[in-house]
Amino acid sequence: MQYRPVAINLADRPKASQCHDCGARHIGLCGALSDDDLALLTRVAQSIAVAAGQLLVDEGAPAAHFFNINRGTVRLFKSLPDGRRQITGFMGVGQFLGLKVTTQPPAGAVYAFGAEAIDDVQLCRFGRAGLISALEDFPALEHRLLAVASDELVAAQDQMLLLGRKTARERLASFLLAWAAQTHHLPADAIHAGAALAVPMTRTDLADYLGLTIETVSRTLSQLRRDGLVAIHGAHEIALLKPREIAAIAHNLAG
Amino acid sequence: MQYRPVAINLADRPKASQCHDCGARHIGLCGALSDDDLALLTRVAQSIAVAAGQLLVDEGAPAAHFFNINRGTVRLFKSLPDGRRQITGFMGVGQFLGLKVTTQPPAGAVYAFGAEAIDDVQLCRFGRAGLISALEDFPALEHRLLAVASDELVAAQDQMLLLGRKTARERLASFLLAWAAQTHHLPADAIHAGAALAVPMTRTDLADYLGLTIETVSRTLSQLRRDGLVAIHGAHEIALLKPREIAAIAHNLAG
DNA sequence: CGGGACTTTGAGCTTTCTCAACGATGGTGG
DNA sequence: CCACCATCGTTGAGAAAGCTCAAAGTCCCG
Repeated sequence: MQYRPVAINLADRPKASQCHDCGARHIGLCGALSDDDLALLTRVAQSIAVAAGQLLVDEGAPAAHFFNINRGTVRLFKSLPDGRRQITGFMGVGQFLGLKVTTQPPAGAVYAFGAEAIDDVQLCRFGRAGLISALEDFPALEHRLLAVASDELVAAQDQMLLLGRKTARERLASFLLAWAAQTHHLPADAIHAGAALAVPMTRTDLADYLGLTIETVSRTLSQLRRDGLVAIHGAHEIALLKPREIAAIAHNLAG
Repeated sequence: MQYRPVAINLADRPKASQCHDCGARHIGLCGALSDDDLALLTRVAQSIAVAAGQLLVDEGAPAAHFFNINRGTVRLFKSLPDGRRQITGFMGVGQFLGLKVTTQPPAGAVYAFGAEAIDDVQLCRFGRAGLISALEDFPALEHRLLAVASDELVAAQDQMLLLGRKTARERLASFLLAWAAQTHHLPADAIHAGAALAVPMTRTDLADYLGLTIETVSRTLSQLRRDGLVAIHGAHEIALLKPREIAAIAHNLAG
């Protein structure tokens, strides 16, 4: 059974026409827009619920939409024909989704990744053509999109370093810090000790994200626990007891 | 000694004010601009020569410029304090460089990567502030930049799949195809059999790009040669004898 | 022609993977 | 309400891909 952290309260589902209620109103892409601009954008937006485990974006399908996540967590991935899978990122509240497309001469833009809901997800869906034409009227939106793309590129470089050159222990340490920072909307060096970290993804997800096997993820987490660096409460909650030491492992520092 | 594929002819160095002469005039970013627009852009551009092996961009330094490569090949990389290095990409003629920056509250934008010239490189350098303000006047340029960023994101996902989930043999096959496609400005399925491929980078570069050691790169290339898939002439020229079979290995296909 | 840097090949080792069994957890139906 | 069952996670033992250490070979370039 998929992990479901909270029951969805149907009464407070954000509607695209009610952006001011939305948990993502002031972060990410929407945070860059004025109320007036946002009101115009809602013309091309729909609010959509996606249940845990459901496919949201199919790799290779025509890219018809952009998405903005308002609740829950999404995994992005690429697959090989024999079933090997690489998760390329986890997207949370406020994050924008859909830039990674390839333009193929006959078919037009197709998604270069798959996306699935890890837990129950609520998101805004924008028609691709509509949003792109809206860029003409909102240069601030395009600036913001470029900034989003730039941030994702930086994160992608970091992940390449992790996948190409880090040990299993370093990978887990890097992930825990980065995930805590992303979850709490904080810089990685501002994580405070002992705070509980929700980890909605399964061990299989972690393995496919970190380029390891599920067994190595499990063993390495157990080792971090034995070393007193983390506390593990069930499979989906981890407390970072010593963030500085975890950071030292992640970034290969002396301390 | 660094590899130097051709002597630089000093007489035909492109100047920013002579874009029409430039080898990159009709590809990449500049290809998206009219002659008139380009003429305006040259205000913020300088033509720069960088010798093989020279550092072009220092990771963590303030991001003062964007670059566009007119000749030669550049490696982008990230490093760990103990010397481990991950090359995140190789940039060739016509490619644009400098989007991958992190904005740090006190310092402003800093480069999130290092860059070095692999062979002798000729490039256009744009003042960052100047180019960004130019975006106001040239929305087409910003569209193009977003498209460049999107393409790089797609390539980054592919590389994560390679680093996280592919075998050494699959990594080399993937690299050879992708490099041939990039070099010849062709789609990967249009590589023709037997064509010589210039590989200016060293085995160490390949290892640091593919998440392997230099020995594994060498052994795996030798194996591809023994299997009749490639021909190796010296260290820096490889002919793809059977591109289809190489593609089958790279993408884990049945054929 | 000599020497340094780069590449190739070999042998043994280590990290991580694979295969297997056991344990925990949470939802479901009796 | 509790026992069952499926799924997920943990731990162990052996195997393997790729790494490390070492030595010989090659290629430039002076």
